[in-house]
Amino acid sequence: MSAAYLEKLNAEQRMAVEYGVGQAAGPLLVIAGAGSGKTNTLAHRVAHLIVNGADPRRILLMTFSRRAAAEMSRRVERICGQVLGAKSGIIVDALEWAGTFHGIGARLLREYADQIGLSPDFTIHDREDSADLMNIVRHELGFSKKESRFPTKGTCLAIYSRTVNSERPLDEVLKAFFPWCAAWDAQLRQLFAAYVEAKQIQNILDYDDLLLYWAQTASVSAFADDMGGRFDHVLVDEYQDTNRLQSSILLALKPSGLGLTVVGDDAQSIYSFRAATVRNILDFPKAFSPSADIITLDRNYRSTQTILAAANGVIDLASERFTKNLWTERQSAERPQLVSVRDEADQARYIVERVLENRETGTLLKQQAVLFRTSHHSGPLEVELTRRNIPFVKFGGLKFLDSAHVKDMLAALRFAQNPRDRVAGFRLMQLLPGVGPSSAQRVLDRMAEEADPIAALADIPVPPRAGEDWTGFVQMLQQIGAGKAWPAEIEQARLWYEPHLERIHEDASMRQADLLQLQQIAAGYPSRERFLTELTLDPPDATSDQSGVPLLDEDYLILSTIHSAKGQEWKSVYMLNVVDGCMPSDLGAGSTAELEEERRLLYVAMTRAKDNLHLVVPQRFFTHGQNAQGDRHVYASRTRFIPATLLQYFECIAWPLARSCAAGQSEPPTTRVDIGARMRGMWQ
DNA sequence: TGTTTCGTCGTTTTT
DNA sequence: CGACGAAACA
Repeated sequence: MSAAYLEKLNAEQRMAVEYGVGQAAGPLLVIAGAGSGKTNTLAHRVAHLIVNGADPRRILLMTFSRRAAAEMSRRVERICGQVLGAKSGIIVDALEWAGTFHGIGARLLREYADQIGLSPDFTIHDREDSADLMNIVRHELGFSKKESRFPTKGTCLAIYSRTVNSERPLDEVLKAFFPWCAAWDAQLRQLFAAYVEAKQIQNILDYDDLLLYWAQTASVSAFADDMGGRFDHVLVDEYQDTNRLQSSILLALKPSGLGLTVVGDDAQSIYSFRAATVRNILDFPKAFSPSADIITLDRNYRSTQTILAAANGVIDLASERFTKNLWTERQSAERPQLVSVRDEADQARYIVERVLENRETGTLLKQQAVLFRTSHHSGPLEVELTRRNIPFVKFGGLKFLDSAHVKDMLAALRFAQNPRDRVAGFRLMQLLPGVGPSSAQRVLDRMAEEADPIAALADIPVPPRAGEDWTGFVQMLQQIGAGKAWPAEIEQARLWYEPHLERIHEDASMRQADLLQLQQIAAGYPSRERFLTELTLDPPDATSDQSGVPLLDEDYLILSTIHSAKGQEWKSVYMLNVVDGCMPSDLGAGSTAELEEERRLLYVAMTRAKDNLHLVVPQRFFTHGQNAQGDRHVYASRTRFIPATLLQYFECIAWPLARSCAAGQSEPPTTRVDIGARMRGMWQ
């Protein structure tokens, strides 16, 4: 029985899709190059399993982001639809265990909470919250006023996170990644112990805990058997960007590797700052006995041959040679363009001009993307786009949820949900005039002693300088803490917050609009707990210049960090600031390993393009911290990842074209004149 | 004593 | 522009 959907696949893809269907087979490793139809193949494999009788409720599918999971589900549904017709919608709804490691971890932990000494209504801290808690603990231990500077909250959290995620001892991590903090080994250990204790008392898990508690639970064989037994098939996408902790979880769930499929590309590993290690994918086959089967997809369906040649040229220079070279049958006469422009303002103009030109010839804005290494690189471009009234959506960088007013609102909801969450309470109380760190601290200390902290709040002495506002605050908490009908609570919190918003921020009206939007989003969730959890784990990842997200049917240009562009593709891709210092980022040029990762980043960016690719190289950069008319600037040079030997793969142009070139269609005259001799002749 | 305000400093990538 | 620290202020 050969389904029609299999016919469109190539031999290797088909092998990966049909591998071990019907029996418990595996483990399987699919090495899938950029644009080799990886997502499509994985989606087909899932669909094929379902069509052949696998129970979708017993399939665990883990992807890198929520967006990827949603895309995968959509494709599975479409493929199943071809075979099963209308029924397929129901079947794909049953594919309920599709999500990120963190999201799945949160769900499993709530289910097992009672058995592992966790309260099932724990709240989840995002990175900022975790850093704030780290800071509180850091102060309590007196590390903030040492005579020599103790690492900042962010660095402390980064060290903690890296240690946990890489499953390595603290001193090794310090030596390898944070050598300037190595002297603080003992204090950091003490800090982390206190941090863990604080989280437990406050009924809080941070991002790392979702993996750590999961891994610890799964290391107990009774739990491992039970969890692993829930799933007949476990499939993992983007395996090159998983860390040791995540691989431990997988091995615990499926020790024999039966039913386990992982997919990834070692050449696209770009998340080592999150402790991801390429060893996971390289060592995967040998982790089992018999060892895993390997299928390699190296035919690229996305890019033209000329784009691929340039990208292969870049990755070929990697000090560690990777497994494969991609090939394609898509011919093109047009090489990728390496464009020299004067400065960032010209860079923005160049891109706007090309984007509009492309749109005139029928390429929608949505099919074009501008990529950059770091979020703020797109600043001048955003200004130009806004000026020319071109809508855009930006992925990566600062998010909706990072703005102070949204965090304030969420803190209110979270504090009502979990009154032991000191970070939320601490933030919230300080919104009131006359309440600062110490009053807040005192109130929180009193609350911590009570069985029902919110109810007790009314009896706790009012902070000395807090006036009328305190009563309103207490009332609000008691109303929404009581557990009324869900979407109404956020309305109440907003009404309480609005006067404070106007007092604190000059630009209150824009922020008010954001809060209304937050309320809209909240109404889409069935409960406060689900809203808070899912918003923390899958934050809306786009920001746009317009207030709110553009309507779905509207056309808009994509702006994205390279990291956020993973797994995506566009007809035209423009890359900003392809100069040393931006690409590689000067912060990432320390060790060879970091440098190699930066090289892979460029490779990932280039392989997003289907038809045209433009790498833009501004010649000079204006330095920050001067007035608008200032002209302090530095000169930049082309990225070291494209040395002269690779220039053959590019069409090198300067923009704007010099006047003589643009206007003069005629050949230069062939006559030769010795002007110098004439000059001398004038005086003879 | 605790809060607010003012000035200075630096600024990746993300679940 | 935002986070953090120090000085001014209630």
